[in-house]
Amino acid sequence: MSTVSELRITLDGREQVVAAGTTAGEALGADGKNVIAARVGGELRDLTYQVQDGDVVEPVEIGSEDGRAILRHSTAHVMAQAVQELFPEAKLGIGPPVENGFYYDFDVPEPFTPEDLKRIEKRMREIIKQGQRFSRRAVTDEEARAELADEPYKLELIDLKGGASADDGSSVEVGAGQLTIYDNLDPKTGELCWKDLCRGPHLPTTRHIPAFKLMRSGGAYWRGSEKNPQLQRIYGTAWESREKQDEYLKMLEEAEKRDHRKLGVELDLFSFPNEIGSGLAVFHPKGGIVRKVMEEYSRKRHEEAGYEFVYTPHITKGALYEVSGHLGWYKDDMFPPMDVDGGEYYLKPMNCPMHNLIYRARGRSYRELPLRLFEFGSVYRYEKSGVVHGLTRVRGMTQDDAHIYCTREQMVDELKSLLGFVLDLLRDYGLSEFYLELSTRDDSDKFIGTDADWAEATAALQEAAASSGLELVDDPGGAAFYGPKISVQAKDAIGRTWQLSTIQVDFNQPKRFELEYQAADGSRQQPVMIHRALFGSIERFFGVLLEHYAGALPPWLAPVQVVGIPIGEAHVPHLEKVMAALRARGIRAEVDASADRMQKKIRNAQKAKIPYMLLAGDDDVSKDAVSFRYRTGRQKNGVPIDEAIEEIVQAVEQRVQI
RNA sequence: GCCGCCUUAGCUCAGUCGGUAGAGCGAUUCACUCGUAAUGAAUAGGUCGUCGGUUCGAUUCCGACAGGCGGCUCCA
Repeated sequence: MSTVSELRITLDGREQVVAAGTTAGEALGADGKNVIAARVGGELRDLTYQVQDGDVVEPVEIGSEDGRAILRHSTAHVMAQAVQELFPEAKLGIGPPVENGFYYDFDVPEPFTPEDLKRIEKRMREIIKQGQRFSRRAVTDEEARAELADEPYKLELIDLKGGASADDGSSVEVGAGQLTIYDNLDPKTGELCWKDLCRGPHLPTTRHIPAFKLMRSGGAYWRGSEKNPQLQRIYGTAWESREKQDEYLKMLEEAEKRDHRKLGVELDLFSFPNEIGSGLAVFHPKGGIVRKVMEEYSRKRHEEAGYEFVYTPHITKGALYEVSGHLGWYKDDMFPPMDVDGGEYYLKPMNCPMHNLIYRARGRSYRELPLRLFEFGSVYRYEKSGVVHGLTRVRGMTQDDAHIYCTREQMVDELKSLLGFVLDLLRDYGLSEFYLELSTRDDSDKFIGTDADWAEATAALQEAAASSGLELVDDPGGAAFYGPKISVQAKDAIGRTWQLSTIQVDFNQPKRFELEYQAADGSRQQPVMIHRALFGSIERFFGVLLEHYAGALPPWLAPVQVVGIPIGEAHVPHLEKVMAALRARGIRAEVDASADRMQKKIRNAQKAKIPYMLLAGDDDVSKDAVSFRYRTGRQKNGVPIDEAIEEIVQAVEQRVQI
């Protein structure tokens, strides 16, 4: 015990003297409701932590990022306690906080059912109401092993603790140094209700969990490896207030409404016929128009940016992928080969090898570089059945793929202008918030190429990224084995991020294909190869745009841009005339001459999310006008026909959202 | 690929404790001709995902397969 009776600590940047034995909570005057933990010298601590001389103590509020993580972690504990009370045979895995919530893994003989989740949730509410205290206790490795003898996974973690990493979440259970166990104590009797190996910190008591909800359960491999046994994971969410939780649940609801798979059916855009096969989409006429417009605009921009268009087949002899190396490292993701005349043909999973053959078709001069080969190339990948997902993970897709061959000297400028081009084009499709991810090598030996090559390419990508002015997130070890890459992450209208474009430097294929060009000095040099896909895949980008716009595509992309709605049958010819004039200006416009009543036609057009409804009745016909109803519900009546046409044409040409 | 759940009319979903099925929307037809989100009526539409097993009898129970959904792993 310390003999010092007074301690000096720093609170809110000011030095203070407190009595020995003062807890962080007392020093902060924390009520445990808003301030739920302390940051002491940068480390998160429980409020019951006794401050030491010289400590710098800061409050951690429940609504802060750290505070929410603590709240969620504590909620995960409550869930685990409830599970073990209801399912005594359940063995504990790990239970870390994650984005928007938490999970806990359990080894149980039977997977959890939705009814089980309800029971667990009910028990959790009881535990929370009881207000059990989270109490920290330091233990030695041996003590921990003895106490947790019935928890095989925890024992494994204790053995691993030196190597615990944030990657698999195990660091939440065991920190790098001293092991600790958190006891959940009955507030009245002090009796031990439950305990868990845990680094902490935690809320003061279970009563300090303001709002939580169990979301779903599913299988999950122990420590993230498919070689390990599968545990049952329960996901939950927890928030600092009921309001925040409702907000979050509402966002999820909104995301569900925007689900492109749902919108694809509702708007008759595309489908995945069982007869064709999993992950293989067909585009219906309405979806086909959207895709055509997307592609046409992209083509135009690529043409302006100096790309040359190439076309390559969908299948090839296996030998090509021997040369490229795909059969070595990508085979598992390829459709199995078909036997033709005793040889093996493969569906192509990537376009690059074929583009390389185009490059190699004749000698190349430095004067031709950068050579930019572009193709809407259809590729087929054998995705594992469990990952196929709408248009965002498919087995057949079309990449807006290009391969750029340039000299080393040209690399930096090429990457810079390329990134600018990519972002510019994405903005034209209505996305405006981006950040970049730079994936580089680590010391793993899977990466090929010399250190100098990597350094040069990484530096070039970094420079290009910096010139964009966007936030750059490092992703060490995330590179492909053949070179570093930048990926463009776009935020959509409800704040979700999607990985879209990738720009990748490749050291592998120029070597394997022995690509060269003749330099000014007559020597033969190897070009640098840059892979880039801008949409990623057209299918996925289509899906992302659909969700971003919640199906209400901007006029230039909308399958039907204008629908004419007559008040009565007599007004059809008037509207036909207007629609014909619009079509003459390239607008996709049609009259709804069906037998439905006008109100019903508006409803239909509204549900189809058509940007412009042009109504006409006697008033409009007599004035040679039309009346607008926009899909927002706004209206503008008696607009002269020429003016109406001009407004619509302008919006389409400028690619604005209305 | 692994774990769990699901598959009934074009869509969304009821239903049958084993005796071959219903609604709403949509479609078609008829009547109505209407000023900003659903006019009314009638009709058609299903070998209940596929294949096998149990059974007198299977859409219902069991199994395999296919497809979908939620997770894990992986990725555009």
